[in-house]
Amino acid sequence: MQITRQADYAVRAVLHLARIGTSERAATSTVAKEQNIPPSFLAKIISQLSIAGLLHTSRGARGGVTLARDPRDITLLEVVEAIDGPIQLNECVGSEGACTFDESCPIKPVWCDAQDELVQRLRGTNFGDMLVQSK
Amino acid sequence: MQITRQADYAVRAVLHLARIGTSERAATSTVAKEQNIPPSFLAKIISQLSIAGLLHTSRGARGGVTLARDPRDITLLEVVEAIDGPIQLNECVGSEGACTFDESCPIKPVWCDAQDELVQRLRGTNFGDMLVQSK
DNA sequence: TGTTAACTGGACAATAAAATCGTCTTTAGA
DNA sequence: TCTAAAGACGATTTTATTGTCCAGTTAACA
Repeated sequence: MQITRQADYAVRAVLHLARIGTSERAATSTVAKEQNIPPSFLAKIISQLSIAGLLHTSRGARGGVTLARDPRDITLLEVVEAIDGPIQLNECVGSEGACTFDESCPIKPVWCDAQDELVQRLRGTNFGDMLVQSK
Repeated sequence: MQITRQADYAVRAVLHLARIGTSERAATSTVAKEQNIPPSFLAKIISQLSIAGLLHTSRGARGGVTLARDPRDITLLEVVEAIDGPIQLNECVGSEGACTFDESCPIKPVWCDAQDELVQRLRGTNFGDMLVQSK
């Protein structure tokens, strides 16, 4: 019942990029150092975030990473799901047929409701707001 | 971002025992079969639940497992935490010092609030209520 | 045009979680 | 008291997560 380390790293990396501004590039190694993330591991995470369209990368000397959008347009949910995939509190939530007792199972709605609540909360949190709160 | 399979199995096992009533014993193998749980795995889970005081086991022929308390006095949270340990949405929530950026981190409160909400919901759900809903 | 700083991608190792297997101990009942 | 049914316990295997390493590719800049 925890987001993966990868997702946590991704969130922190995006927050870091939001802090330095959309116009500034940062090297993966710099982000890794300042956020205390294993550099090679972060490289993979950034690659995934890039594929998901959340940030832009440029190679070569003076290359680096920037946010693809305004921090206000990036939600916590997007970043987490770009790495961990869709949030699913239990196997039976979402994908149908995963639980053989689907119809009568009284536990499923509890997980579904809790999940909805969590997802809404993460969707309602963007990096612009978080920046403001930290200053 | 998912409860472990173990926790799911535990919840389903407790629900099964709640269904048959506090006075009836069920063999682990029976519960495993009806709930589609790997039998040897369930044995360990039941052992943990027993240590946590949620159910009683008796060995030998005609032995089996029963709930230790009325289903209404057993919450979803208790069962999940007996297996997975305290719910923690992210490493930085709860245990202090886990995040080196504690003071100024704007993400932590988001996880804390979301976690509180989830924990409250699970604490507010007991197996007596779930039984009623499934009938 | 050559060097250097940076991302890319794949293979691999370490660790933790999930599941399995076999053996031992307990106990009701014939 | 003997047997069979049941839980207890420990070793092992399998799988996913986390983290490392290295050889490639790209592009700015001297």
